[in-house]
Amino acid sequence: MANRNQKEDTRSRIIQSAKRLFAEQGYQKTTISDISKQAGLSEAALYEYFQGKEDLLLTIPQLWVSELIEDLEDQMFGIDGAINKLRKYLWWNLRRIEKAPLDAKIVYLFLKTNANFMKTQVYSNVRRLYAYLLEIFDEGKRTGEFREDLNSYLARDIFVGTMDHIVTRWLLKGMKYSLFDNLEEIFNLMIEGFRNPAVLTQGIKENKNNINNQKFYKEDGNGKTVI
Amino acid sequence: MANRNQKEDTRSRIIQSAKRLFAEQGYQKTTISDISKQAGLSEAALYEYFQGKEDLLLTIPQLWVSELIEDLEDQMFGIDGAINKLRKYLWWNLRRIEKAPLDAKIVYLFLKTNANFMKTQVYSNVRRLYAYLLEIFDEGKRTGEFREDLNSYLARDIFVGTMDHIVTRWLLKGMKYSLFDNLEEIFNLMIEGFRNPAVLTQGIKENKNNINNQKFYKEDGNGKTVI
Amino acid sequence: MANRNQKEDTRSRIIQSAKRLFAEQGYQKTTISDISKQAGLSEAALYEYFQGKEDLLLTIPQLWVSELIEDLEDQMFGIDGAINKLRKYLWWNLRRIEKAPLDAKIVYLFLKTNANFMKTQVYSNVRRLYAYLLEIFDEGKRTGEFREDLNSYLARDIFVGTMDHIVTRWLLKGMKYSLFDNLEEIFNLMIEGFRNPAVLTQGIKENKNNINNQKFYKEDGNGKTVI
Amino acid sequence: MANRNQKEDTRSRIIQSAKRLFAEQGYQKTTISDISKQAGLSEAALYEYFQGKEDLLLTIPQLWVSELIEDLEDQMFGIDGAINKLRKYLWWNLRRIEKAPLDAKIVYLFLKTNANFMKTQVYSNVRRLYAYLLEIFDEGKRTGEFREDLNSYLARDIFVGTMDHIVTRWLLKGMKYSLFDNLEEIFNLMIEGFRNPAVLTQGIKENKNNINNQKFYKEDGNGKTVI
DNA sequence: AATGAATGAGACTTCATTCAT
DNA sequence: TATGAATGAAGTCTCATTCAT
Repeated sequence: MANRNQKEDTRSRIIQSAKRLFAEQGYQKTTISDISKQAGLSEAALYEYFQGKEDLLLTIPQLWVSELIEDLEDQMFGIDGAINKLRKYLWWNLRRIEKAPLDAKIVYLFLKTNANFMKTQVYSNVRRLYAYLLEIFDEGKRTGEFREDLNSYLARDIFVGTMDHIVTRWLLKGMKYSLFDNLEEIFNLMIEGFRNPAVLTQGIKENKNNINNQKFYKEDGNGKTVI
Repeated sequence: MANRNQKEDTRSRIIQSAKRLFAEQGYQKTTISDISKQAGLSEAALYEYFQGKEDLLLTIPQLWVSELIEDLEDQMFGIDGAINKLRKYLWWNLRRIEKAPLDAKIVYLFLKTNANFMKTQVYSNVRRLYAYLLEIFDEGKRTGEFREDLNSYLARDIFVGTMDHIVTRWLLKGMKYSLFDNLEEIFNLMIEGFRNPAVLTQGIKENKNNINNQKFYKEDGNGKTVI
Repeated sequence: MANRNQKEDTRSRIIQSAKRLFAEQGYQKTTISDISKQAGLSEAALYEYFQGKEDLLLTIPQLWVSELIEDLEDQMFGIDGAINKLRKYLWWNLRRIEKAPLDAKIVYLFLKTNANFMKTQVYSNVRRLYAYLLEIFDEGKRTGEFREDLNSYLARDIFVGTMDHIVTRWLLKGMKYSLFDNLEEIFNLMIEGFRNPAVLTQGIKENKNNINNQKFYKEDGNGKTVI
Repeated sequence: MANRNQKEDTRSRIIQSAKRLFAEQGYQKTTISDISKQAGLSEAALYEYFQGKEDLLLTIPQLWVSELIEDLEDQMFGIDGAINKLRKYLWWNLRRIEKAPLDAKIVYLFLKTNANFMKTQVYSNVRRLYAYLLEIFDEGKRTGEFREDLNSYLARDIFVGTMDHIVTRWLLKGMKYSLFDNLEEIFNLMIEGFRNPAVLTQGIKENKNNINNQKFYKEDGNGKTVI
């Protein structure tokens, strides 16, 4: 058991080191030597735990994404209404990303463009994560919160696209500002198109007199730019 | 002058070869040797034209994005109305991507995640491309097509995020289907939130009885998935 | 005592495994991992019994050569005449080799060319084995069987050289034929030069009409080749 | 042409370095790094010229043995009589070995025990070298110099075995004495058994009063020992 | 302009050996 | 005694890059 623990510990140390280095210097610039040094063991030992550099890259976010999957249901539990759920989903997702920026960086910047990513467990987990959104949209249509002719797939595309865009920009900009800047507003803007027009909404109204818009942008130019 | 032409020709051959290989095998798996062989010259000679592999990557889409910039104004010329312009922008952009998938793949998959991309000419050109959208949103607000409290930056984020999402998925899925599948519908869905509620719109109505929704998705599973 | 036996048993198992593997795959290609696996213990445990791989190689034939030394006197006991003794020596030696081909292979192919072989106990035992020949030659000179001006050292060189040559070829050829093919004839041929010309010999006569010579060689190409 | 020369030169430098190091420290203890350093180039460059360490080992004596083959006919040209030829062969062979001790060491100590040696060009060349002896023995039988019932194959075995024995011992003893010590005597001793007894020979007579025998051995203990 | 040759660096692999438990 | 874990060293290979010609 001690053995098991120790092995797990070493493995974990390697993952932590690799995560940090990949996130800091990028995948390519990070060497196996760097990682093993950082983890406090020899290169040869590292190869006892991982097949190689790419295996390491592909394995790193495994745990994180699995946790996300598990957490998702838990977090959603007890929330009523599709819009509330959608809102929760966004806030929850960004919070998790803010709390694990290294994992996020690896998933969003290095993993997604890797040719082998799609064969990964991570990939299918990410799909499950996004698939959850479809249920929300379907529910919203049933309950009348969303327009009955809403195409859930396309709504999800908009939602995911926007969310990913926000995250990716944040990562590329060095995570210097809060992911939650303007989040309320952009959420409402996105949602607006999904709402059932038959129902009187106040959604966008809340922001109607939002004289803070400009303030935000004056304080932080980041919000204005896209990659 | 013959020299000059010759040089340009060689340079162009290198770019074409690199483009094809990067797009086919990815940036990392493509070697300088591959590229120079394909271009019909020695590896050393390639270094007369480019600083190195990364320089090549960063330079390749230069021309393409410059062309986009030039073409944009031209294509927009004479189009009346913000929504019409936005629509034109989307259709135009996707068409260009469909016509130059290699360039697109390099920009969307390999370039954007490169640490040095932001120092690139391409980057600033892409920004200009996206900045154009702000003008459209501002115009829409002025003319009353869009709600007066619309935050142009956030609208642009949604628009760009969704567009990029569509493109990225298409690239990752091997460009096997048409980029224009469901485009009409997703455009209308996105736009809906931007519209001025005071104005009677017909936008979404067009799709109201769109019983084809399901057909599309049954035929092609691609539309349902996200990366 | 049980412990002692156990230890001896394990040691012996290691030796047997190493012997087989060295002989089969050669010294270099055989790994400590192979040997310990074959012997049914861990690599680390092997180091409790032997200093390392080279020590193993150097130790393996220890027992065998010691046995040879012991057996030699025993086998020679009661044999009369230098030529008879020489003959006995040759037949005895080849029989021992035929019965322990793994040991022989290790001694002849891997050990003799090892830089540290000469510091070995095995080496000094082999010398004693060969030294015995000098006594035979000296005896033959005294008794008049061999020419009085015979240089025992050189006679021994011829004898040992030829014998080793026969053995080495046999080993390299995969031990597919009998070591005793043509042995009679080659022994007589060798001896002929040592004989006292004053004494009427019949040695070579015996083979005079040996019309089987060619038969042997036609049947088995091995005899014809040298390494 | 300059290129060709340069490449040949580099290749040759690698071979020289490897030869020296293998001969000095043995095959196993010599590293690729040692060799490339000695040859004044990088490890990577070495791999441009040779597949690896074993390829190097197997290639090194190629040239030497080819030269031997070529030289053999040349040296034998004009020599009359089988015994004279045999004598020439022995003296010639040992001279060549004395002049190229590094090559000899590699062939005799490292190559012959290598599992892949037999697939080598060197191997077949060595066989040709030894095959030449058969012709000499056959000639001797025809001319009556050798006994008519002499089995050429076995005579060759004795000759080659003895010769190899002399060489191997010399190499293992550090090449400290002359290969030609006692050569005359051992040659005559070996030959004696081959001679046609019908012919009056003087061969062994020459050494009859050779009271120097003991002197040689007293001066140098090496001559007395065998491996 | 072009290139053959070389190179340094790093990935990956294997292995004999050591050591804490 | 025994072993899992680790390691240093070397072999092997690939590649981006440099340089003399």
